[in-house]
Amino acid sequence: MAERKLSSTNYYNQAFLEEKCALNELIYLLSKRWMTEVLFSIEAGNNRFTSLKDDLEHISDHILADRLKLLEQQGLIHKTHLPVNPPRTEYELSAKGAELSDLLDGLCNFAETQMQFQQFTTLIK
Amino acid sequence: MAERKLSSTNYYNQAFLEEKCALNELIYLLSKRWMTEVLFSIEAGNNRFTSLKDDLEHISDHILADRLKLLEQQGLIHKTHLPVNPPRTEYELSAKGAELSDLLDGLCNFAETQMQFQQFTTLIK
DNA sequence: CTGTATCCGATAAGATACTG
DNA sequence: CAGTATCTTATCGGATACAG
Repeated sequence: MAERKLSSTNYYNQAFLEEKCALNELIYLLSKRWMTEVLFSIEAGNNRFTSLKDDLEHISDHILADRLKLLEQQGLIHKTHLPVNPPRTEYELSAKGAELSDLLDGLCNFAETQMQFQQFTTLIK
Repeated sequence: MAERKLSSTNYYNQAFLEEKCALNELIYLLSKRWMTEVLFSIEAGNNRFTSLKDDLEHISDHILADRLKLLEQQGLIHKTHLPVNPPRTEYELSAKGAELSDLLDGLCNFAETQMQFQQFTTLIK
């Protein structure tokens, strides 16, 4: 995906916030579209690229590959390549990923019970 | 701030995800830059527009006003206008806001102890 | 099957100027 | 003091084509 431009207030402020508190880095990661859904889908047992893609319905190859890469880089999932033909790759949650998933469940419960958003859902039939 | 274009896969997918789980709406809200810092700064006792602006250092008027409006719309903070001259507005966390803040503390602790990011901080002197 | 490369539209953040 | 209006630029998500 696109590189970041190192000279810009935009970049500088992001760096400033991430320096200030790692929470900002974590939220930045999780806020990437489909990220939490990918995490939950792996937790639910979808351990292949294609099964994830089917489970998530509207995600593109490009984005799914990117999200898997980011999750792996952060040690939230483990990736196993099996040297067979056709190629086969399996994904699973790490202990760290499972811990994060639990924290997100808490947040999810808060969101479901305490918030009344409905900003973007009016379009869905 | 900018309006959303109702016809686009981009919009549709966001709506799809928010429909699927309110967590996606919450994270979308929290991921707006400075959002969590504004919340924490109000919690820390900065209850005026200017004191928030000073505390957060690099935030612009535009963005601070927008974040305060969003937090108020979601019932996470309360806003009080005092009809004096010069105008005086005070902000405080709601019970819901305090609850969210606690959940974020848990996430923050996870981020500080379990993650090793350091993606964007190399520029900061 | 599991991805990668390139291009483009949509959105968010920030700069600047201004106001009751 | 506490914002609002307008414009610009950076970044992200998605479409399409392609590859080992």
